[in-house]
Amino acid sequence: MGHDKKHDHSHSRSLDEVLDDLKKANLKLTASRKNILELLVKEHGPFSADEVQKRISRKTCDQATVYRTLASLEDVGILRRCEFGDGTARFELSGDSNHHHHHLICKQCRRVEIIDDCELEGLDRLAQKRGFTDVSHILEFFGTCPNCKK
Amino acid sequence: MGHDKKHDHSHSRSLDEVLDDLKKANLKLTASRKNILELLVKEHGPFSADEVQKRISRKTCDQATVYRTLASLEDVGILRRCEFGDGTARFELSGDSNHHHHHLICKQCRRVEIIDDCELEGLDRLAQKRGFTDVSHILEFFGTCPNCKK
DNA sequence: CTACCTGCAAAGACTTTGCACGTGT
DNA sequence: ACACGTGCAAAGTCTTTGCAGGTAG
Repeated sequence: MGHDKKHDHSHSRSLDEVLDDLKKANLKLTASRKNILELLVKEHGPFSADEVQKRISRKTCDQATVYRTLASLEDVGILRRCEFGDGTARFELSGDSNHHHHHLICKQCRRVEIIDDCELEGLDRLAQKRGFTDVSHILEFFGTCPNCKK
Repeated sequence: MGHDKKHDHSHSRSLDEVLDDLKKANLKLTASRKNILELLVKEHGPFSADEVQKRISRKTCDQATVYRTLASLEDVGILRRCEFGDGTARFELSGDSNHHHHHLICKQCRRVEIIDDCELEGLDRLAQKRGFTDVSHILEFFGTCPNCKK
């Protein structure tokens, strides 16, 4: 069991890898978690809780469980939370910290493109090169300030 | 009338300037709008709708009006919307497009620092220089994709 | 005077929580 | 076995909307 996977797309994380992270984080391997992770390994996303639930709907999973699962997977670093400015949180696999990337979101259809070449000098130009117009961006930093670290 | 202002802090927008933008945008100068803009000229923010309402509480203004006002001021470009990843929208004066800046938010106390030197090369290092630890950032692009432009 | 604003209250979207039952290890 | 996870339903936050009365230009 577990040796039946055919191809292992080298640049994206395999399900086994991710499930291993689960174990390392002392999270139990439940059906809900597996379904959600399977989805996120297969499709990059990022997906909102609602989108996740709809896409795994066959194997029903309660809404609350989706939220709790996404939250705990984020806590242990398996998922990354994305904010696109519409008041809905979206999640994608974070795993490989070396594969840093950004998103290019269409204001109208909400389609998401991945920006792999993180040449920050270009900034908005990167988006314009892809034919996007009316380009803007959000850049926010998070951290623990000196005061709070004490 | 309108010539009674004493000092005009050169690097931040004066109230008169902003009220002029209001007029240009064909928005009526109402008490609510003036109170909110006064606040945002005086204190940089960014502030959530709730924070705005509390800070102008003497001159009571309905919650719905705060939301509607912030939205229309954003629509005409007077305000800028900030997303700090906690599910609450915050607003600040956008006005001077030349004074581009980012925010450095403490994960714990939510205090906001302004990052004026937009040297994107440094990125997280900028935050670390200020003594912040556990630093991360969000960079998202928005635009209209080629498909939707048709 | 008329289109735009506002207050009030209700509804809506997204997310969280309490509790009892179920399940992975 | 027992801590952890789940479903269900209720509640919590932030935000939007409908409508009738009010007000700026």
